[in-house]
Amino acid sequence: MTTSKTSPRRITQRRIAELAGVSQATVSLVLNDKADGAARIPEETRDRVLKVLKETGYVADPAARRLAGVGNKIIGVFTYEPAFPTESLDFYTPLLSGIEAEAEELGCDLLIFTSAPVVEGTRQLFHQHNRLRLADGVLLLGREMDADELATLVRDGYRVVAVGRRDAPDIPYVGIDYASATEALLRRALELGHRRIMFLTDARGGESGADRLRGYERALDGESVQSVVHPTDGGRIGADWLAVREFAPTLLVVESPSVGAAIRDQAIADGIDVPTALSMIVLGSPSRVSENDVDFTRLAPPRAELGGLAVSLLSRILSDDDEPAESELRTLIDCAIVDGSTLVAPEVHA
Amino acid sequence: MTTSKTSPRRITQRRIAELAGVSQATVSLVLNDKADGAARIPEETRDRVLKVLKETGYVADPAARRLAGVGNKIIGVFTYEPAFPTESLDFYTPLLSGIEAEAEELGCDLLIFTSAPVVEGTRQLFHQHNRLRLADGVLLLGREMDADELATLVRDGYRVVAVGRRDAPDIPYVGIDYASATEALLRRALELGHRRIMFLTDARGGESGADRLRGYERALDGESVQSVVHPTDGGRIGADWLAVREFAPTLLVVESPSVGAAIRDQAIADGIDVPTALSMIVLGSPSRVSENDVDFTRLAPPRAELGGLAVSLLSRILSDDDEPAESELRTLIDCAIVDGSTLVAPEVHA
DNA sequence: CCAACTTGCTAATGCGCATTAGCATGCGGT
DNA sequence: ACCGCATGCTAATGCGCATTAGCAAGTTGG
Repeated sequence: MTTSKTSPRRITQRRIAELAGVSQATVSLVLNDKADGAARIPEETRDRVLKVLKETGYVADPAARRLAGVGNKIIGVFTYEPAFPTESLDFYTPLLSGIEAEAEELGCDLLIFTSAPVVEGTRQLFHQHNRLRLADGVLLLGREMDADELATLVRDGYRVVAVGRRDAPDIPYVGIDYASATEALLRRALELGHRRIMFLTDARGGESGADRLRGYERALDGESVQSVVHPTDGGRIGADWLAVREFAPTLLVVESPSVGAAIRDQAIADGIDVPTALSMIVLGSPSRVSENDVDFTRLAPPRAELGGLAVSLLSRILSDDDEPAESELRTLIDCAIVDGSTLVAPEVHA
Repeated sequence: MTTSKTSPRRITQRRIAELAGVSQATVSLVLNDKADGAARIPEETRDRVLKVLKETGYVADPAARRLAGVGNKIIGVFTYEPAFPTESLDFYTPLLSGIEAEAEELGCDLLIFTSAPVVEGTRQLFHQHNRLRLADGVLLLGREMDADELATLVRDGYRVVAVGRRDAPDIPYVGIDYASATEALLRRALELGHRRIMFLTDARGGESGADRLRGYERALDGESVQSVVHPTDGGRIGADWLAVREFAPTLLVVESPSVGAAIRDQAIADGIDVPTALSMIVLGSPSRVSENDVDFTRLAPPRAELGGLAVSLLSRILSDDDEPAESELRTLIDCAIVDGSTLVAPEVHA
């Protein structure tokens, strides 16, 4: 039960009050700079209290403050997968970097809900001892989120911002406009002359995957293009590559750089040159640094920026005097396109 | 002031009590499984309360619990530099990974003190609104820590564990035995015949730097070796390289892989082959993945493991029934040695 | 039938703080 | 001299919970 034996004589406002010869209430008033209205504290008294505060290095107990109904500048961070293991590192790290920077700017601490038990691969937000309420608001990170959980959060009055667009209604988010970026990138390919295109989708893509697909379809809409959308076979690149060979597109669109690299290896092994015989586009996350051996033409989602924006949106939601308009609660930011070397005009077989 | 307007009707134990037809105290007793001693609750009543608890999805307010003197399974994490920016990524990430894994295991959340204001490059632990007390205990990460701050922490009764050995007395830590590892690695070099050795030290090394130096000196003690210890010139590799050329060692010891790589580039540019003309040893952190183009013979500190151990030590310090013995409060773990390709026997000029 | 337990529960209290009603004092005006 | 009225502060309260003393009813023992 880890009963933290409170150490002998924790210093409290009462103690400060004794030392300064005032009441506890006065200490609180001085501390919180509430010198207006009914409570008036002359300079002299204030200084006396401040002096003792300095000397003792007193800091208010955040738990007590919280209980007394004051925000405590803590932002909860919930990641649906462990955040730091190397696998998910490249996904979460840029986000966390942006979040940390903005939180530091705002003077907020971050409460990471590592205690959430893992069930079937993802963490469960609600559990017997969740500390959600300790935070003023919560940031949700992850590719996929349970819609019911999100609804419960909102219903229970938690202040929440999701990182990444969400279908669930009423939940504020900051996302990346994958649809537009994908559409733009594909239009570029169309202009180069590609008319036989294959899209290798990732089934576990969540909303952002759906957005990419939508962008893809928007770009192709009305164009006379032969297109196939093929879900990847859960990492079994061999099967995927067979499907690609069979359809024989001039352009292959994949979601992640790792899949892209694997496919490209297969292609080269089969004597199919990338990009001359097969152009490739990557829509997903930027590869981890060690993977950037292939200079893919790809999307470069500004993750760090996204993290920072999520924090600042949450902060505004929490604030009394700067509440965002309804339209600001759900926004998408532009996604950069990286001009790599894997998209060229298709060979002409005439 | 971010007054978090508590949402309309937050559910409390009193509410649960009403619904179950019992008193608030009973709810608390059921919740905390305190059925012994003076408080006895028959199965029937307990079930009735549990039923309501399930239905409402009630979770106790962590702030109130904390205030009532119960540990709340929150581990504070203080990093002396921002943790996620790419520069410090390779230092902190493995640590955080280990910390996260162990925290998850123990059902703890992590409170990251990003709010600490940065003064002169490092964060200040104590500040006006620090939330240290919210955590049951605190982990301290960073190369260098202010001894006075550490003393204050201990004096004020905070439960603390430092990651990395600390000179400051009374502060528990888990560190890496750099001294022994350095000594072992240098002995290996001596056995290969090196008798003219230069150690390029990093001035900002903190305790671990001192340990490496000590290991270096222990290895050379009693051997007839010509040795120079030269502090790096704060990134001005050119000046460092001149110093190396002047002394002309057969073995160069450096602390970090990045410095190592830079020096090696200089050496190659000057026509000095590594390792045939100049062997190199790296004592510092493993390079970031993208840097491992050079296969240095080096130390490989087990950082993730270190992070995990720090958490479990802290957890034991906090526990009532598994308190570590005095000797366990300050421990060093072994550091692996990586057999790279940059250490070979020196050329014989006879 | 009464003392002595036992059982099943609750009232009361405190954790440390923020907040508000209101008391005591001084002072100007009439 | 008396009535405001402003000033400077404090007592009291509640936030939601854990914990303890102890009450009322039932049970046993003699």
